[in-house]
Amino acid sequence: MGKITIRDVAAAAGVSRQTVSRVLNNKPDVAPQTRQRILGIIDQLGYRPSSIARSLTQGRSFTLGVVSYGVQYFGPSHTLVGIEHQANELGYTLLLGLMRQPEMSGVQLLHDMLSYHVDGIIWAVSEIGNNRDWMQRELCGLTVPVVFLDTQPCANLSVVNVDNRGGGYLATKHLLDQGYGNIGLITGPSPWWSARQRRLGWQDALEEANLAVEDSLVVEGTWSARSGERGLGQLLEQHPHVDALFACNDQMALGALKAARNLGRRVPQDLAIVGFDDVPEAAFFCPPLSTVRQDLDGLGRCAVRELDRLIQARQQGDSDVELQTFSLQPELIVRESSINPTSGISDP
Amino acid sequence: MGKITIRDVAAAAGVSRQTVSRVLNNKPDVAPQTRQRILGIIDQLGYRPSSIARSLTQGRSFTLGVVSYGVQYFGPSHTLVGIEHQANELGYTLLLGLMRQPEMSGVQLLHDMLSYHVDGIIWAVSEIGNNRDWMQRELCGLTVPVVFLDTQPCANLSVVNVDNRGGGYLATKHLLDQGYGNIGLITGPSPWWSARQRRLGWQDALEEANLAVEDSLVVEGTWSARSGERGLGQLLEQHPHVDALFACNDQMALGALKAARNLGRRVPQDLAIVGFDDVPEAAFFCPPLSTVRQDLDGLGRCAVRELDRLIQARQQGDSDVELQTFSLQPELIVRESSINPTSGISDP
DNA sequence: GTGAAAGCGCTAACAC
DNA sequence: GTGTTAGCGCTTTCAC
Repeated sequence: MGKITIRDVAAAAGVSRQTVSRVLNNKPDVAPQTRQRILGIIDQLGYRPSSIARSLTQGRSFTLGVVSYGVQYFGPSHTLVGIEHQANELGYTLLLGLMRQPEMSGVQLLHDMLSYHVDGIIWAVSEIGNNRDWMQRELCGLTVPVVFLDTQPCANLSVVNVDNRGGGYLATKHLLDQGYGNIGLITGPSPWWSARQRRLGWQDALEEANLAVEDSLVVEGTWSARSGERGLGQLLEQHPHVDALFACNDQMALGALKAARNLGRRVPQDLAIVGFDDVPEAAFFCPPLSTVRQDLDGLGRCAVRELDRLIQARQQGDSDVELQTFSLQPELIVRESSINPTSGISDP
Repeated sequence: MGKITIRDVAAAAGVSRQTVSRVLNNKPDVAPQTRQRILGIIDQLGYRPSSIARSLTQGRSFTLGVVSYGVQYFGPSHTLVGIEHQANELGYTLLLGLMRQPEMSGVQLLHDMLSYHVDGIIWAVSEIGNNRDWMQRELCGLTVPVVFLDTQPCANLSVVNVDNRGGGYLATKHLLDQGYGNIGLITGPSPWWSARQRRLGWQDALEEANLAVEDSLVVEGTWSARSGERGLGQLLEQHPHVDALFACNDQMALGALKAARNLGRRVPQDLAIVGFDDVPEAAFFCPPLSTVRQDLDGLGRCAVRELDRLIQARQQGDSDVELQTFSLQPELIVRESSINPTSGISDP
């Protein structure tokens, strides 16, 4: 059973393919009754126009390429959902490519998407080490716009981020406000740009409070709960007076909660903890975890809207649109793990 | 800057487009030196063949449509990664569509994918209520094969599942083996086929042990931690003698852990708990959670391989290939939350 | 209002 | 070995 094409419809209606095409695209210059008749036949035959044939003639596919990494984890998966929904609302379909090694070059994946004539690309792979260097070379030769997620802003790039530094500041400032004075840090892996930003936020808050920013207050984790568990042990060895902890994601915070239990440190009495992400489980940790929530759905949606803007512009011939950088503000979520029972200070 | 096409390459090489095409597709009948020259020019021009033009002529796009729901959650996201990786290894690119309402009809999404000439479709939306009924009608008219995930097996469907019933049995049997005698159940929402299967597994184990299967032992949750928390409270009211719990996912188990703490029931001394999924956090719960692990990556990969098999078959003209059903065996992971300290029985 | 011709980028089939 | 022709399913341009 071969597919039904526009020819079949035209033949059945006794008109030319053009006329059918006009009906499909809601163009004028078709007699109302002809239009009705054709619509009837389309429905009856179950005809569906071929998007790829269209792409070929129109020079546009209504398709967006999304390259991502770590979709099995909280951040990337939620971002992907935001991207998909916004894309759909704007009439795009998604081509998805996942990297296995986020530190490797994505030229292959990039060209894969381009060969399918995507109208634009969302690069949703976190900036890690130099994993974006190769892009600089590729970018200039590209015929489609690209929007980057979770990347260091750059003059000639469209970038959409959560303000990680601001988030780190929020978490740390909150701990200071609660009366804690020795605030340790378990960071993400230092090659990750977002991890370094969160650390800078922690530093900002300490400096603002005129506290020393010592290396002994810092341990580097891998984002995993296990690394958070080990991290706290190491941190307390390095710096026994630590009375509060900012863990750069909720998983590491969870690991730290476990380590604290094993080490006999009560949370929050002996050790306050704040995480980052606000995974749904965080409210059920023991004790419930204070954390920093990011609007990941909004992040994805924002990226798609920006990309659509760039696509529209090119469509209109505006060869040089201004590329923009967006920074979404995260939000502090206060739960038991960081409320100082002895300070008598209630959070503002 | 218009895209470089096969014409440009042909012109630059002083040959016909056909010859370039032969080189691109590694076909014989090209003089070695001609081939080299063309390859050089391709490289120099940065030419990339258009996959969509190819799709049009070859009647095949090397594209797979994936329709999913809940990609922000553990199961679907891990499955998606398995799908993507296996697809890539077999030379396919993915078109992704996400449903917002898993209970609604997906005809729109389905036809969207078809309009892009996907070679096959993976339907990765859990079976909920009658959300697959409309598919029965659509299926017969389809020109491409479809593989279903997490669906009740059916004679004329290709289906890939985790053995949820077997998993429920594993969890419950383990609790019985540990010497617990009143095993409560917090199920997922009953419209979900997988939730009903897990419940049947629980029932199987009780019946095998000649225990009564009472309704008062069951509470229906929503998969969320909150529902697990409330669920345990309700369960203990209904049936105060409950000394063990099978929660049908880890989130609900987490909620139950919290409720147990609040109600003064020690886990596992007063109440043993087993979850389902083995989310990475489970090992760090308080206490570490016993659970049932499913090979979600394998699930996705299996679906793609099956789909590829069906596509190959159609390509070869085998109009009626046998559709298969796959069932992956889950694995019990024993941690502290279910080890009976008083029974003296060690798990086999 | 409608149709005929040309072409999007590529490959299948056949010619030379 | 290589080129020519035709066509994938659709839209554009221009003629009627």
